[in-house]
Parts: sequence; C-alpha cells; structure tokens
Amino acid sequence: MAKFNFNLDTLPPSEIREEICSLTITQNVLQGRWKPLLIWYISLQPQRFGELTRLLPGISKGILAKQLKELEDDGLIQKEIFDELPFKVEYTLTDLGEQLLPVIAVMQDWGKKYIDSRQK
Amino acid sequence: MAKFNFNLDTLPPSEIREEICSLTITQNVLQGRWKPLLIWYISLQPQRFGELTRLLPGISKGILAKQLKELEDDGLIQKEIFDELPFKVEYTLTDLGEQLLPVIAVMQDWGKKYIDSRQK
DNA sequence: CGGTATCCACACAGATACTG
DNA sequence: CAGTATCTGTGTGGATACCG
Repeated sequence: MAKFNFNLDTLPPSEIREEICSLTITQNVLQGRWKPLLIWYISLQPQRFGELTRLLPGISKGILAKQLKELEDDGLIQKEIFDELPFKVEYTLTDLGEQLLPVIAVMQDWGKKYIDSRQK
Repeated sequence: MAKFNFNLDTLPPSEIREEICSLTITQNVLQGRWKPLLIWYISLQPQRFGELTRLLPGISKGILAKQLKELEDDGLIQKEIFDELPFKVEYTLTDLGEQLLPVIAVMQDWGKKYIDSRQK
C-alpha cells in the first residue's frame, strides 16, 4: 500500500530511514477525509453504520463504507455483526487502534494552539 | 480553507464540536503527501529548496513549492532569503511549527508499533 | 538557485440507485 | 439496516518548460 517517499537507489542512513518510514505509514493509515474523526468517534463508544452517518453530516454511504473497510484492513477497527433483524453492526477499536489515540489527542491539542495563535 | 466536517444545522454539543474542529484543523494543515516529512526535515536543520528536492527523491519542484507555500501560509514555517549570488533561501520552523513536533513524534512512535504488529 | 506556469493523470470524495 | 455498484466531478500530485 504505502508510498514510502524515498528512493531505494538513494537510501538515507538507516535510523533516518526508519523515522521516514514510520511517519509515512501513520500518514497513509490516517489518509482520508473522515478517518481521524471516525477513529475518535468510535473510541468514545462502539458505533453503528447509521449512527456514523448521523455523526458525520455530509458523508456519503459509499465513502463511509470505503473508509471503514480501509481502517478494518489496516487493523485499526473491527466490526461485530449481530444476527438480528433488522441488521445490527458495531464498530470498535482494536488494540492497535487504541494505540492511535495519543496521535489523535496531540492533534487536538495542536489544533487548539493553532486556533489561539490565529485569534491574536 | 478548512472543511470542518460537521453541519452547521446540526451542531453537536460545544465541547464535542471543539474536539472535532481542532482535530480537523490539524488534519487539514498536514494534508499533503510530503508535508509531515517536510516539517520533520526542516526541524532537523534549516533546509534549502534544492536540498529538499534531494532529500525527497521523486518530489517535483512544482509540488514542493506549493506545499512549502501552504506551510508558510499556515504559519508553520518561515523562509529567509539571503541576498547573495547564486540565490540562497532557507526554510525554518516557526514557533507554531515547533509545537507540531510532538504530533510528528507520536506519529513515528505509532508507525513503529504498526510495523511490529504486522511482523508477527 | 529557486522558483512559476501549464498541462496531464489519477485518486478520492460525493450522489444515486439498487440489494441481501 | 448496512451496505454495494456505478458514474461523475474535483482536488492533488507529477512532468516539463520557462523565468528572474
């Protein structure tokens, strides 16, 4: 999946390469207009497909399904299908997904600093 | 600039709204294939335009100029123009840009966890 | 050296209709 | 309810030529 943003012919030193690679992976995993918000909402409580469409006004069902699928494929969320009628599906974070919450938190912290800096 | 990913007609409670807004701002500011890497490289030392094209093999001059301009407009980096021949320009982080380094750091931490989880 | 300007290609998001 | 399929439009990145 990932584009690693460096050329295999001109590799930087290995410890630099690891930083580049780690950073780019996280960037790629979070790439998608709604993904950080999806992770954050799901961290608050297990969420259903329909509830997410209400929480994220403007998102279309197609793109919601696609981004949820990508998050699932990347191992950040898991879905539980309840065998009821009408159908019920719940999305929750995996352990790996939970470990991403510090990233979300510092992003929120910085966003507040950004807002403050623009209000001066 | 920012798309805030919520509908003004169906506003969530204010403290939730602030978290959404802060997160989305940071996401938007970092949106761009090379931006996190640019910030990280510039944090290591002041960088020149030509040096960045070497550090990021595959980037085109057009897109490098564009993403640097966006980072500058968002107040994350500043450029110093040295009045020499041949021309010399150096990009450095602003205070606001420095404050973004924790975000980069936790992204790198998580990227390493992701790699570990996939190697099992 | 450090950019702009222009054009092109594709990925991604959105709308809509349909389905198990 | 929770999706899938298809089509469409736009945003983003990339290549190239040119410029101060």
